[in-house]
Amino acid sequence: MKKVSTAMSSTLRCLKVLELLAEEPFELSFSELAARLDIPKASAHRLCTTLLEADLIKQEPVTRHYMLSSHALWVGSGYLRHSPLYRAAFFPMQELARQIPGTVQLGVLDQGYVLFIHSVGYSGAPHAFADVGLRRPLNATASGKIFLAGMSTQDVESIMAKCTEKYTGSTITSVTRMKQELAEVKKARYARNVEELLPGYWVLAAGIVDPEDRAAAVISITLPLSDFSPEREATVADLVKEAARKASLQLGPSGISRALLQR
Amino acid sequence: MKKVSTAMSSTLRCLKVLELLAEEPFELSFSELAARLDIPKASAHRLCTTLLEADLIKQEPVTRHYMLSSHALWVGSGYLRHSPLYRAAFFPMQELARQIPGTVQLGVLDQGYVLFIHSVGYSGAPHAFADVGLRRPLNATASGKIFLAGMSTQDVESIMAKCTEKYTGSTITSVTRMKQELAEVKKARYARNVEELLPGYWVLAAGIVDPEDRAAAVISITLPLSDFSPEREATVADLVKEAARKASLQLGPSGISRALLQR
DNA sequence: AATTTTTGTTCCGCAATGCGAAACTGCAGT
DNA sequence: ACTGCAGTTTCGCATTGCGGAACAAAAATT
Repeated sequence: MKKVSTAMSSTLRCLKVLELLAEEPFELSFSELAARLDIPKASAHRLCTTLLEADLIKQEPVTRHYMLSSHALWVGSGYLRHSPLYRAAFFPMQELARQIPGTVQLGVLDQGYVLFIHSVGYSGAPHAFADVGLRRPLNATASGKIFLAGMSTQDVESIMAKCTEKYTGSTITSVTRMKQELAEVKKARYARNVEELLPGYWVLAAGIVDPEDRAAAVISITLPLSDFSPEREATVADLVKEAARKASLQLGPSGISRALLQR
Repeated sequence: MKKVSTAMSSTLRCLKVLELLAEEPFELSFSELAARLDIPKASAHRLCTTLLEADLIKQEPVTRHYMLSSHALWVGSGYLRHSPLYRAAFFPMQELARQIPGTVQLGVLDQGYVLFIHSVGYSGAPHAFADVGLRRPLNATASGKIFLAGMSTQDVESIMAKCTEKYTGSTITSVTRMKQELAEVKKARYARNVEELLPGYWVLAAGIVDPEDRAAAVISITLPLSDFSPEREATVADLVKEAARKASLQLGPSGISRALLQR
């Protein structure tokens, strides 16, 4: 084995702790943490001390459990402050939410998931909980389908291979079924999701795209099922597409391709 | 010199890069970055490679400028997923936004600033832009005054010493003036901010507190100045205090003190 | 109260790992 | 072609992080 990367392995290991804490639904004790990462306790202790000193994690004083700190949120949210996508979509999203009362969300692709980075408009829906930073699987979201529609066949297949969980009865888990769906998405230039992730809601999504229809981000709107009908879908679809188109223009063609090149 | 901390210095230096990128309003070139941190270019390069490998930063492909990645947002937002404060305040905030249409925000204390971690309700106001993760000075926000009101005199003094910038004509920069203000805040159990940060808006805030009135977080509501009058203030103040009280109860007394102990 | 078990912290010698000066590459603009 | 400037790679040195093991403190069990 030869040196393959110039990255600092000790630091990478430390960042693994952050990832773990972000992924786990709740706080972790020191021992759990060391066990989960399969790291000697002495080393894990050093990693935690380091992150504590950087103020990225804190520990619950009585259980001594570790969790992410509010400062970590601040650091991560720096992404929003820099994101041209966020800026470009901001006003179109608000306009959409005014036209159609519902939950309007902005999603980007992060490690094989849709990551929602912004949300406007309120519906007492449970999915609105912790909406910024929420990650959802590609196969079970309208936004995800937009991203899948822009991918190569082998990418779609490899991703779908990992999407086996059925969130509701209508979650798409079959590759062939998904390919049909994606063909429709490409034709209609928007994606639909009716109770495939959350019962009682339907969602339409449209991509913020470059001229080749590859999506850098997605604008979606979630509505209660009681509000669903074919005519309603047509209306909403047009408005969602319009919002996405405005965001695309705002970003500019160069903006989009740069965003895409970053992957 | 003796070993003073057990933290990993190389990693801390790497995390400084993240801090810098979070703080700077825009993307940074590699040289700027190295210069800003006063680090040899070879080392800075290693740090960036490491963060790239961890997917916490990305580089703009044509300018090669570095910026935070969307994955960094995901990691940081893990704080929200774990935060009992966020959970406890979620529904009271929505209720408040329904009662009074305006921007309802949830703030915590982060390194001498108010950090807004959640926001509901729309007003086309500029402060709503990138509201999650936004940091504001303590002296110029209603939320900040709530935190200041729970601090010792010397803490207030040392913080005020750094608060010299005047955002508007009425920004409080004098320590004595602030002490008067804080006395009122303690008495009224809510804080007011009329055009001290943003012209055209007024804000009321109430703390999510423990029995000793020390705030673990703050709920605030921002309204257009056209909506201001003494009677209106009384109405809004009661509702903001009520929302904060509900959140306090939801969190539970133990929850609050634990949150406080974490500092 | 005495015990075992579990969990968190510190020590310490070894060598792996990160360090930074300097050399090198590639790209713009004379 | 030449000069700068921005970014990347090399390389020998010693600093720094490593982890087994011993230690301390707190729960859980007897």
